[in-house]
Amino acid sequence: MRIEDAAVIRELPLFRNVEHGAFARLIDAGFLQRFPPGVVLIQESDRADFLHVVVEGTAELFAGTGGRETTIELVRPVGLFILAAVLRDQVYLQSARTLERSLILMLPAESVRATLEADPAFMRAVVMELAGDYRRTIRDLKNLKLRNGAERLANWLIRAELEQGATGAVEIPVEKRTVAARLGMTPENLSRAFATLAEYGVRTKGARVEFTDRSALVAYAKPDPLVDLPD
Amino acid sequence: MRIEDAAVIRELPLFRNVEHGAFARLIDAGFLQRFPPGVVLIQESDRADFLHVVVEGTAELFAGTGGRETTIELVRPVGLFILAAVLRDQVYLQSARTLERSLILMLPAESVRATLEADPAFMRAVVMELAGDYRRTIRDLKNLKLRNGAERLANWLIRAELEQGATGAVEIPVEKRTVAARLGMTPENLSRAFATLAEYGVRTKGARVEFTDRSALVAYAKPDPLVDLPD
DNA sequence: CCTATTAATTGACATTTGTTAAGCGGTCGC
DNA sequence: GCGACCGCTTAACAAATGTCAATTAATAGG
Repeated sequence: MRIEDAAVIRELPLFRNVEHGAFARLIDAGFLQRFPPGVVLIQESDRADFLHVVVEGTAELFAGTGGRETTIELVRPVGLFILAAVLRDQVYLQSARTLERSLILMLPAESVRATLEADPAFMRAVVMELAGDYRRTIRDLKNLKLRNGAERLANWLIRAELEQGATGAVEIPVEKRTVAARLGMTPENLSRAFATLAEYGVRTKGARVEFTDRSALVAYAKPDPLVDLPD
Repeated sequence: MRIEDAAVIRELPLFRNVEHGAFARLIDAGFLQRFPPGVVLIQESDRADFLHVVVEGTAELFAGTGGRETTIELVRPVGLFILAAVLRDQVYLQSARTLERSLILMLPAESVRATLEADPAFMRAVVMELAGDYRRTIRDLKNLKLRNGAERLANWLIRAELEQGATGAVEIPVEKRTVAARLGMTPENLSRAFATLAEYGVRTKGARVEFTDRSALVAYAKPDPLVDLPD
């Protein structure tokens, strides 16, 4: 593994306070691997064998039942999936695929669990990480149950624009179909949602979205810190 | 606290392996209190001050934004809420109210966090509990995004019938409006969903629901272990 | 037992979302 | 440079869901 990759992983909240030797052993047991776009990294219903860390690129977590499929989450550097299944030694509830060329660190489930037992600092970090994952998912559930498609898109755009530096414009970093699935709608519906938001000053040219009237958009979206903000 | 209440709490996976003294201290710091129906126990956006354990009765976790409201979960004996907010010392993302006369144990957040630091067994149990909470929520999210109302109801009924002893009948233990909110629909829509399921042998008389053709119902519901079964 | 109140159901209608099909526009490989 | 492909958009229609109003059923109090 490159030294700079180890460094960024070391800085993750999950690993920051892990004892030096335990971290070294954990990393040593792992595999750092590059994947082309579209590779399925894990499959729902498979026994959880690795904790995955996205070092570069993007991973999409998705799931299906009864012939339908949806996107649960997009994981970017430096983020991980799926801790819960690894810790409980159970099957994955979600699949994951790369959306672009990606660098993924795979830590054997057994090593992760061993580190958990060996290092209280890691255990503490795991508790915080899991609690955060749970809360993010609850936010998502609220978003989905309490808003319609256009409202979800509006809030998603506001959040993305903020994360990209509040320049009044957003670059959508994935295919729109993926955004649609992430927001719980069809691509056709996403187009309609964009059309709806045009009334509130949202201008789209391809993957680039501009806000010409932020206050109107915010008034429509009614962002709520208990739904839209990270902890 | 009555001795039998302490005993059932002791048997919870979360507390089962906690060291004796630590458990005693934690329980001692708590309050066991009886509430009439309809009492709001916690309010979203409030700082998490207590871990709540439902000893008797039922608590409804709900949340709202933009004037709308929905039910996230129903907690029955012996279950707890909301561990994640307590551990992270953050605000609740959900409110909770009693649906009936209930006995609730309230453990001060500070004591819970202290026990976490004091007892590795508790920390381990917390990890498993949180991982389970996360997975349950992911299942819920999949259910919501991948199924329509009638399908969600069908699977909910199948699960409830199983939990009540697989007698071919289900007693719905809460108001139907609550079931509707739990399943992400309006009460009117729930009525329509029941009407749809009548085609598959679902007969309802008030709160009692009977299956006259289980295989037809299952064929319609297409239950999926990755969505519908507990871990 | 009766009445007042609330929940549940039903119907009509509006809105939202999904589906199907067509067309547009860009990209990639030949 | 051209054609095939793919993603996105648009339109028309269908299905699902929400809303409003009225009625019926269930429940609790007096």
